[in-house]
Amino acid sequence: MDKAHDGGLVALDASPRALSFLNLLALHSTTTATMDAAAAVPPQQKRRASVEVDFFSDDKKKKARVVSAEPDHHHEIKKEDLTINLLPAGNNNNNNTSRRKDEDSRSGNNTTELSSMQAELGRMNEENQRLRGMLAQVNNSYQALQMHLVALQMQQQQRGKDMTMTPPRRHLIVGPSSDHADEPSNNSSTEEAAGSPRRSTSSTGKQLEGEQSPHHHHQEQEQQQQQQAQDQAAAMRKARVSVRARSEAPIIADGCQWRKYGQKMAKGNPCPRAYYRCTMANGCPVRKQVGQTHLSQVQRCAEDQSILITTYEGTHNHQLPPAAMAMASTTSAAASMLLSGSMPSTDGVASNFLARTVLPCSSSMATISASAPFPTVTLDLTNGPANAAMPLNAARPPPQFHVPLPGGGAAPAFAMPPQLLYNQSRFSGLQMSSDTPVDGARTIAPLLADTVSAAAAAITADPNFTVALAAAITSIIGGGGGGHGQQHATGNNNNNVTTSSNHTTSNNTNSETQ
DNA sequence: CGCTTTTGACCGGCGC
DNA sequence: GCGCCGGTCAAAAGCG
Repeated sequence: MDKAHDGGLVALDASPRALSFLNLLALHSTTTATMDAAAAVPPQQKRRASVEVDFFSDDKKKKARVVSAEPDHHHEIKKEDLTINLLPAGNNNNNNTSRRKDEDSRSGNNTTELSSMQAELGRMNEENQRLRGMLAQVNNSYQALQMHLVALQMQQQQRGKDMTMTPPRRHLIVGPSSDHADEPSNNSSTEEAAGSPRRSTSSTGKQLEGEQSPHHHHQEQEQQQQQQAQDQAAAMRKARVSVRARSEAPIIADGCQWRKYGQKMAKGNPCPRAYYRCTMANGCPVRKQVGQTHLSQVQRCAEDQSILITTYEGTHNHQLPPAAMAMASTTSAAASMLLSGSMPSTDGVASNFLARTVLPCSSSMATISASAPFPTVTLDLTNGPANAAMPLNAARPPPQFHVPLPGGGAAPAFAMPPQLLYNQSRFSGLQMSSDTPVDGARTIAPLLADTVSAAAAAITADPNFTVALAAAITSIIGGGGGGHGQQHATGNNNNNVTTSSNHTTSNNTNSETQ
């Protein structure tokens, strides 16, 4: 079904990406979502089956499953016909209760069973908390791996297209994770695998040299590896992830402990810029700046002082509390991806792909800037007319989804609907629409992995889970367009989303979460 | 008293 | 070479 219009519902066709989003929710929250399934019901009947989905009850596997349904709808519910009904964050904990009630009514109010189930639920919640932390770490590593793989693939693909335009990479970051910049990377073999003709020649020359002097060659390799590790660490530290959010507070709480070590008045900016470093562990290299960091934003800052720009730099070298996992994972992943695409040989295709892959919603939510002294990914968690006035946004075709709101106003009431804010980069001329030919099969994995991070960041940045949820859905369903999935390659847009809210007039919530 | 914040000084990169 | 500017350092001040 194309759309499921029913006032107050967030309706979408449950495409594989939408279902992936359900799993994404499972990864990053304990929330259960209630789905109203207009399952195979003719529109004229206006009937819906209420379906609850519990992300964690299936032996802790991160899969959504239907746990209950209204008795008047016993027909089979097709996944393709699901309609998601977003509930306020306060209702998150009630789903299990209603589920239990439903089961009790069927089993005859067995209080003993109820209490045992409650105890079991408590244990499961604890375990879920622990698992989420572990999953965040695993996701982080997985994303870094995917990024390197994608970078290699794009490099190979582009070299097949254009063998003469791009110079060889100075350093190709290859390693298990960008978090381990101190680990030497074994890049020589990978570069040969990348199929660079120049590199092949160079490698052959080195091979001959190595045959003549193996010991000398080994030392040279070690020196190269050390140098590469240093460069990688430096690059990792210089890559930045900037987050724009509305906040009345002077700093966005992201779960980490920060210590202010400096403050400067930026030239031409009435707002001072503050410098913080992470104090959760000795020697943690992560730092962040808080303020209006881009000249192009100064004027807007003057117009809207509530917009806070937090720029993260570096990767934590210690365990993080669950509250900090999402943001740290996101910034780390974005920085890794950015570095993978910001190498000297990065070309338009790779950059375009990078922009689309770091965040599937990148065309509307993230900005990659390479004109700044450091490569920067900017995530916009704000909204409002300021963004609507941005040139690129105006130049882009309208998004494939629309978000009507109960108030009827044109301006979205979500705290952070995806909006493109600005683009100073050399990527600005690139089309981020979905018409770029990208191998869908190879892009799905990093897409989903990074979607997790993107949505996690959004959720983290905004305490209003419902608002974050809506934005995350919007970013996922509408973000990548039809270019990421092979099943959507036919050209028809199956991911049209019509959303409305039946529960909140949530205006821009403060991003301060602590 | 210990930790955090403030703030002026210092340093390095970059452009002219 | 010089000045500007962003970023960092570290001593002093503030705070609980």
